Amino acid sequence: MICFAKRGFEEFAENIREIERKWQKEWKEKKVFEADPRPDKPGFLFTIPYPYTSGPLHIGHGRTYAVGDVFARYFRMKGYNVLFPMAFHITGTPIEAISAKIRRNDPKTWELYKSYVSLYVEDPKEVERIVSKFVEPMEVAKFFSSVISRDFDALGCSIDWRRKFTTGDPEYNAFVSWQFLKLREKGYITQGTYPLLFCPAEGQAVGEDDIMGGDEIAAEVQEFIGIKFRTKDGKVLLASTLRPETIFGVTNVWVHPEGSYVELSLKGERWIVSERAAEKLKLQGWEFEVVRKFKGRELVGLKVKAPNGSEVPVLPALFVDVNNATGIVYSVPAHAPFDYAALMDVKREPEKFGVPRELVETIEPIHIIDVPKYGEFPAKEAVEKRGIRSQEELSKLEEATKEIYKAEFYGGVLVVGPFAGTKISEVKEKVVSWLMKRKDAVPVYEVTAKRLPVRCRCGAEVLVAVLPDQWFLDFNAPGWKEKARKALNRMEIVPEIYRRLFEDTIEWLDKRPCARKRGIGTRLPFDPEWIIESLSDSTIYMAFYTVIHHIRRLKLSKEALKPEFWDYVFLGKGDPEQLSKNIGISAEDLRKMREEFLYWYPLDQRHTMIAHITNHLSFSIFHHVAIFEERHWPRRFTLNEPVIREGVKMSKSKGNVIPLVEVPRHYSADWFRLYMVSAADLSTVLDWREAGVRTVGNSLRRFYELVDQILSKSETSSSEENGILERWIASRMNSAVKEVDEMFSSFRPRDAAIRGFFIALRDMETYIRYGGGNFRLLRDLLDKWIRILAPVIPHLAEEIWHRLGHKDFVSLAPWPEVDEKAIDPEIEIAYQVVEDTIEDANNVLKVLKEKPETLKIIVAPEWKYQVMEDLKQLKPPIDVKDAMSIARNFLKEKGKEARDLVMEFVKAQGAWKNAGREMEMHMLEALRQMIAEKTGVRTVIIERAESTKEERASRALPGKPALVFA
RNA sequence: GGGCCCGUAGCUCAGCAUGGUAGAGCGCCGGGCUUUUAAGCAGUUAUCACGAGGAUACCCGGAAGUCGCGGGUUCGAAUCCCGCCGGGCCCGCCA
Repeated sequence: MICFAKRGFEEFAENIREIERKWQKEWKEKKVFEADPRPDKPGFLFTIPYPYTSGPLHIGHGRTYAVGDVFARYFRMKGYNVLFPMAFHITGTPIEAISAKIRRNDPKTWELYKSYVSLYVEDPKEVERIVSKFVEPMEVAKFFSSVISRDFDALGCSIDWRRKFTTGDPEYNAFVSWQFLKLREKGYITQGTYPLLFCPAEGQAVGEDDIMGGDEIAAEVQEFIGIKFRTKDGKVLLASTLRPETIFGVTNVWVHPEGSYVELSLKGERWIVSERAAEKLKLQGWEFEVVRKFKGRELVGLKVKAPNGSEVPVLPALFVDVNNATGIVYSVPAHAPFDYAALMDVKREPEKFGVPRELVETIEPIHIIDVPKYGEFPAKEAVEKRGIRSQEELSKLEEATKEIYKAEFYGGVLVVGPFAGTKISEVKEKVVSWLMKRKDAVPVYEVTAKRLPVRCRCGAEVLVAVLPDQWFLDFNAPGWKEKARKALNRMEIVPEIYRRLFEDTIEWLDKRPCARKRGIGTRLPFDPEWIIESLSDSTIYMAFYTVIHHIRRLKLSKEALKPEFWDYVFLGKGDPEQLSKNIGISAEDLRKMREEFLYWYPLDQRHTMIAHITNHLSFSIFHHVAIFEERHWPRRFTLNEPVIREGVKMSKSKGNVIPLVEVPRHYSADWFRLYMVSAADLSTVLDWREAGVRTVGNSLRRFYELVDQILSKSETSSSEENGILERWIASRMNSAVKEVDEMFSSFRPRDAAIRGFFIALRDMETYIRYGGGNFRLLRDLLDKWIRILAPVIPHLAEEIWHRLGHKDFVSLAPWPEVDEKAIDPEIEIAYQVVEDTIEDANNVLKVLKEKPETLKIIVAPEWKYQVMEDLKQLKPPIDVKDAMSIARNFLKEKGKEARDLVMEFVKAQGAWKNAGREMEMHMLEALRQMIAEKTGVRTVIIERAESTKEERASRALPGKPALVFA
């Protein structure tokens, strides 16, 4: 046996790493976590989302997997047949994008991926060779899924690996195909137009990673409303706006006099827009011919009719940007600072703009919105407040626009037109649908970003394209949300504070594109040009875990995995005999799969990080309720917050990410797990602090040394069989079993780790240090202790379990029985009285000038304990009168001393605790040495109030003895 | 920009539904020491051990906050109301 006490910490760490590897190997060889249905135990399907295999995992992921595994292991010990499967996500665009970059020798990607691979592979040549294989997307997925699965093992995750798959496997494709056929059958899938960022040069949609400047510039699609202003001869000036409700205050239309405009011939209409806008509209799905090209000034003076009936002139303005939207805007000078400034310019000097004076003379702002704290024309106020003199003071005008927009959006009410009386914040949608219904408006999309123009990494400018036939999941389809709400209401959300976010997510989810034209994935069965998007193909796969190992065992091909197959296995539809003939699987095997699904489903618990609430987890609820019977809806989601490092968010750019693979090298699995679980509640951000990590490592070492000591002396008993300290430690350990059980079952793993590990460790050390020598007893208690710790530190627990002589696995051992007879609340209170007494004594010592030699502890007289006992019948809120009346006999006899005692009890509202006089006396005696040490006093004397001459004795209370220093 | 959450000690968080003395853990500082140890010795003793000094764990104690800012309600606001500022998650052909 190795005695760690004599060696350094690093040696200890290396030793537990060795122990961990040993048990990981053993678990794997003995198939400890391979779970099959069994009649004698309830099944418990526990999942954590599979990782995406585009790179290494870090300790933030590690938290989720560690905490999740603690839950899985706890329920396994509580008598559930726990299945914890795992798979790998490879569908989606990033992996393919990585391969593309490796293929075109992008240096940054090469460096990044070499650094990733080096985490796992030492030889630089080998690293180079592996990365060069990444030109194939499947190689990226294969490499990372293989190393990540080793990370899971190295963390001690109790996974059944027989059910492993990747989302690119043909069996999975067949399953997802079925899923989407079902969704379509239910009417939850619709098709429609969808605007997205697009690179015309590459002919492809672009995501953040494809854009120059990436996430910093935050490129987005912005929807303008193109409003039609008609000329007498039937042409349309398409003026774009973000505030269509202002149409009721239109006074004129603006074009840039020098801007280049075109006339387009569409089906049945002629539109005028800027030349640049024509290109954009083409991408947005409009079909037209360019009829002619001309300068904006040609339009000036033209009269056009607005949808609200007003006839207004076209005027020139320099602030109009032909590169933005349609290059034509309409003017609302009462509520738009730019329009106001431009109108004033042109009214002041019509000649300069080449406009006849009489055309502009009569144009005045039209008030249409009431805004608190503003008069008739808010735009005028905002412009004048800033001393703006011309439309060319762009930055001031932008500031003014922001001010007015905000004020009107939050406080404004429309006061004219068919929507008079509606708040601005609510009116936009109504106006848009009104305009569209009358064919007076069309949507016009534009790219917006912090920095324009937005460029693709290939160099071309990113524009908005509109896909005409995009497939959507329509979360607002009749009945779907009702079911989702119903499912959520029945579910357990842990911590409960996150439920609100789920509820809100269900509310605002609308249509969501569910297929793309790039990336790895499953083709839409009813439109194979499209590939099912990766958040949609990962919503009900927990069901797939229940049968995938059978599918592989039976070598079922795509032909066998028809919709009817899944219909039977997951929904119980159809007749196995009939189906058997149809698809060539034996009826017996079909039944077996159906039974296995029924054994494991519903999903008992899914654990993940909070970022998944508003997407993955909510989708999972929606897809489940869409497809499965009610009895198979998910039961519980548990969540944890992320991990930061030394107070700072971990990120690639900061270079402060700790990869998960470092854990078994620099720390250890159990060490990591104990830290992850004990350092923060689920609902708390975990701050990874190296100092704290070290402290936990040291505690682990203390623990292991203590266990060594117990095991090496377990045949000896130098103290009483059943002395007070023995009864105390036995009580404490049994209480721990009970409390930790309660903490785990209410998903408070942190409390469980603190109570079960740190506090129990302290108790054990205290027992040994202050006179307790019954190691035979400790060994028995260790048998329980190690089991309540097994979920958190499974490897050390397994090692100790075997050193205790067990031949089976603690990972599969039952949760320990609580010996209720051993639990003695009074004895635990008595110990608390000793600790409190030490604290009191130290507080007194602080103010004493000279250091005393002796401490006399005087325990209250018996009658006081009697009073407290009598008062216990009172329940809070406790009234002074009632208390006094109960104690009246003593009040008469003892006077003030009794009154003080009653008042203390009333003040504590019944929370005053004591252990009874004899018990307190006894415990104080037993721990006299501890008291002396912790107070630094040489002699400690314990006395009864009845047999002392000390005046202070009158102050002694039950549970709070009087202290006399000398 | 929108939805939700949050802002209290250096860090992570309690306290806020019901207004009345601002808290915990970790870290930091000081002290103690029954533990342990790297390096090392002019000494005593001699394979051990003792000693000063340092470090770890442990024990005891301490410092540290205008409760994000500004208004309001109130005798009294971290807590209730309004406004601002700052942060997080989500709103990606990211997962």
